[in-house]
Amino acid sequence: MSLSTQPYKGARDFYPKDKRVQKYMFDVLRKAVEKFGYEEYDAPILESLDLYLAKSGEEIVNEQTYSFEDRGGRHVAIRPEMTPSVSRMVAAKRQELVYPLRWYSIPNLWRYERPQRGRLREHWQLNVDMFGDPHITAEHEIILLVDTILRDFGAKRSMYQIKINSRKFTDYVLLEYLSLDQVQAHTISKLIDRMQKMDHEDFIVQLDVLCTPSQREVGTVQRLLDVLSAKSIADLPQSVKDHASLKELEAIMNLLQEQGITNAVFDSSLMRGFDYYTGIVFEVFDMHPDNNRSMLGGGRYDGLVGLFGVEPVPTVGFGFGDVTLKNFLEIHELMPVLHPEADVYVVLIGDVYAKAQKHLSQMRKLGLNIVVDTSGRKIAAQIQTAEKKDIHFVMFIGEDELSTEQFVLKNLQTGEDNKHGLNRLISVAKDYRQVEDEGSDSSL
RNA sequence: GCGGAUGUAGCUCAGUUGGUUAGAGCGCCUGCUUGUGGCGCAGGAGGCCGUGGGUUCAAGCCCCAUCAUUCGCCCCA
Repeated sequence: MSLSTQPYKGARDFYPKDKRVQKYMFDVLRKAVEKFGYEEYDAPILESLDLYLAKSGEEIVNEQTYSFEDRGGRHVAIRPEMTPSVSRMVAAKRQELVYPLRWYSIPNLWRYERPQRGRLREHWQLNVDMFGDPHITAEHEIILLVDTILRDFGAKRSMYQIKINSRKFTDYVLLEYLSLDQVQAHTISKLIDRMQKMDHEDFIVQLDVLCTPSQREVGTVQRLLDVLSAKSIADLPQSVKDHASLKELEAIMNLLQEQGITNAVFDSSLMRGFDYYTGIVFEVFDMHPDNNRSMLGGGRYDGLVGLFGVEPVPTVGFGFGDVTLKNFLEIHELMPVLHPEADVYVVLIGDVYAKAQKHLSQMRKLGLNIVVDTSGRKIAAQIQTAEKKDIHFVMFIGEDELSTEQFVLKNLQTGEDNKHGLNRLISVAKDYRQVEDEGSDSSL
């Protein structure tokens, strides 16, 4: 049996073409979050398994985490998410950090599960968190940042929708307004999470099953449906409309609205999987009919840093996976044509490799990225190679050029040939790169 | 963890009720064309038909298993 050339299940190889896409995406992400002053951090890919057990009972630890015992008998996990790590880091330096912290990272994460569209075993995820701001200014900034990121990728607001809800409001509705017990509330919140994907009648039946006879008598299911069906805060039943959590939501929505973010909507059925959220939660949905799914999500989690035995630090954050981002860009045709790093492909004519070195060094010294064809193949083949590599210019160096100090620079897109002295040639090639950069920026 | 679909050339895929040396398009290499690409023409390389068993005189095709890919479910970062 021969060795397989396939990568491990659910993991990806990044050939240069793929890596270029990743570099582009990460570059846009970094620039966007840095516009808001966020600082990049990192943490180890291995963590103590205990770190994830703190949120005990969740499936992620039991079944979806890669874990093993090291040679010293320690229980180790490959990080399935970044939030515990960053909470740990903040807790460790709780006293000396200057708040609010604005931190981001693009970690490599692993989860053990069956791969499917938009979900692999290995992925990268932009993680952005603000620590230390208990006010809605934090939620507002984070959601504004999410909007900025998508806009920077060239997305129009019609392409995505930002759904916003509040855990405080959900808890109030389930526990107080409907008087459900803790277990019922938890089960029903999971059911609500699946509501959009389910048949509506089926949803109602399952809700009904979860209610006690006395709850049925007071119309609990219908009262919940009335809340869930509200299209806006104003649309909510009168009896829940005045809850304090809604004032926060309203304030955030208004701020976003004023900035033209009209695709942010209140959605009381938005739950999110993790139990650690304590306030506002939000999720961004792709509106493309063929990719109608959640792209990213986040919210407020004020309790996690406190798990490390220090004063809690209020936190708002979100995660945005590279696989879902790539799907979004591709389906909306937002992925730009990406060129390789090289500016010029150098075709050597005759035995001039040694004599050309001086010129090649000068080109590199002045900031040009050049590829030298050392194959000795005929010129046509060398030009074809440059074209296949999508390099913009070809330069010819032969005996004639070396003696006259005049070099032909060929633009492969236009087919145009021009003779230049070396320094002139270098600046022409560099100018093109700058024009191209500006061009791609303005199209975003 | 559960269910469906699919594995044939580098890629996308044909391959009849089981029947000689398994095909196409694109890509790749060479030549036509010795210092200039994209088009054209001519030629060429490249396949244990995912893997292992089984049925049969005979298997790419039928049966079983297994691995992989993929879509969905569960769950969701």
